Amino acid sequence: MGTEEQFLQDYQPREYPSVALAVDLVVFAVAGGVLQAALIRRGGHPFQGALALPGGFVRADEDALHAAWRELAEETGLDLGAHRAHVEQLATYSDPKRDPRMRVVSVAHLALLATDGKTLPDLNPGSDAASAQWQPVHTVLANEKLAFDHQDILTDALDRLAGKMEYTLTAARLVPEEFTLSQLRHVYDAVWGATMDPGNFTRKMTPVLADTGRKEPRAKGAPATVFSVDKDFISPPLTRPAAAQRPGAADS
Amino acid sequence: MGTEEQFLQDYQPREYPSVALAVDLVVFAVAGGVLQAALIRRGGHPFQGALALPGGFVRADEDALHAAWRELAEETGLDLGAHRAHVEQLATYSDPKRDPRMRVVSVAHLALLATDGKTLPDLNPGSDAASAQWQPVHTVLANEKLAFDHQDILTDALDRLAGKMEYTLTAARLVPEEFTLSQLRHVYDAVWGATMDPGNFTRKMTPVLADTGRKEPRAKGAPATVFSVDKDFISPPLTRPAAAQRPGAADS
DNA sequence: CGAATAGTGTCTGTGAGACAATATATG
DNA sequence: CATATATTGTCTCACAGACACTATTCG
Repeated sequence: MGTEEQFLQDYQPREYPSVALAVDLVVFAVAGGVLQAALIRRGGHPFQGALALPGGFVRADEDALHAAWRELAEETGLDLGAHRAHVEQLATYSDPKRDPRMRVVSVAHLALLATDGKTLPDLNPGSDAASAQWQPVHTVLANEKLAFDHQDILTDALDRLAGKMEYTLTAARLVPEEFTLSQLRHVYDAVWGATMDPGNFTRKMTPVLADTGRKEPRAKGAPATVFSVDKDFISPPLTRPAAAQRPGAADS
Repeated sequence: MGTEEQFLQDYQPREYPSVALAVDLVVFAVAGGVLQAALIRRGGHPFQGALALPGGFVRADEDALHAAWRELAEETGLDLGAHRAHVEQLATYSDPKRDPRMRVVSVAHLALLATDGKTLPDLNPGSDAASAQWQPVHTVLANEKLAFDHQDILTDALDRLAGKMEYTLTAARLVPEEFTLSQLRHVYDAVWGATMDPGNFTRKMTPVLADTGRKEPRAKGAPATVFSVDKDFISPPLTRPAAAQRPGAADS
């Protein structure tokens, strides 16, 4: 383990290997059948004008997860009292050259925002962003170059979300606390870029959901039953359609 | 109290707090049908005499993964030329109080060491460890209190390994480059604490393995075919027997 | 009624799990 | 031959996937 003891032996205090610790946020939400991410347009150098993930530094008295929640509110202007959100750690990016200005190690987080599938909450750019907007994830990944290593982070976040949706009810975090099966199904469609069969989806999901007894009227068609999450794990897992099969899968 | 703490605070730049960045290593290997971890016995305070994970600080010019490889050699004395190993990032632990003396943020890594299932490579304790030894993971988790938050890290590492073995050939990283189906099966047995049916295991694994054409004689019984890894993913996944079902599953 | 959506029924192929059977080695 | 191990065969049950069908609502 040799954390500080070893350090005190081997290093002079002025050579203390310290870094700036940041968090970067991948905030996902679904609207219009498309997976969207909250991205900012950089106002300053480097990468001026490029899209980037919101983020900021971790304070001395908080851990990374706390910093992620704080920055989620500060950098995107999201009212977390009004929107259900879930935040989890993704991975840590520590290439010494990832920020050309100085060494910044970033603990990336995945944030999932509950929406009704139609409206997205307004974003208010934080201090150093020129603007903050929802962007369609698949389109951005295909067409834009993001600042720093944010392209990698966004890709990893999407992989993680898509993978986790196979064997957990993570998709329910992108939907209100109580939801219909169509709403949930549209999340799978948006993230996996596939179209699930409504009938089979119902049969697969019913055992892990709790029926609230209520029905929700639809614009057209029969009213849908309103469910909430019952079990956390889907076992055996849902399999991704071949069309949206597992990507290259980075290993280490 | 802490002279180091005082010093660190004086040194912190105004703009952003800086932290000491470390790596901790969970090194797994299988021997005697049991999953083992390379743990050190702490020589100094705090947690003197307790078991802990090997680890160390990340240097200014390297990323966390590189530091993990370096510390794997330095802190455990493992000869990586002689042993096939795989290292991947696990998660980052950033509780400001996780080290009572000062702030150390640690990027934990999972390292898998290939063995023949019988012998474990020798460990040579690094600078500040009293000793370094292989310890049976399940026993340690059940009976010992580890230093710092290393109990959490070890638990997370085991969860990660056990989970990944369901849908990838990660188990093959704990076995020589070429191996028999029994060897691989014993890895599953050791990690999952279950007993796989040899026949069904063979049928499930064969499609993702490459037959080398060679056979390996056994002490008793028929010689076993020697395989190497062909595909990385097992689809549909292998399901863990109910006896070794998925644990409590931390969420965020 | 026609259109759209929710949910159920039906059939088929794949494959997991239990376990028997066969083959090949050692002593 | 007795025993141990590898590997294949067999049977059954669960279930995914395709898709038809019924039910319920709106205009």
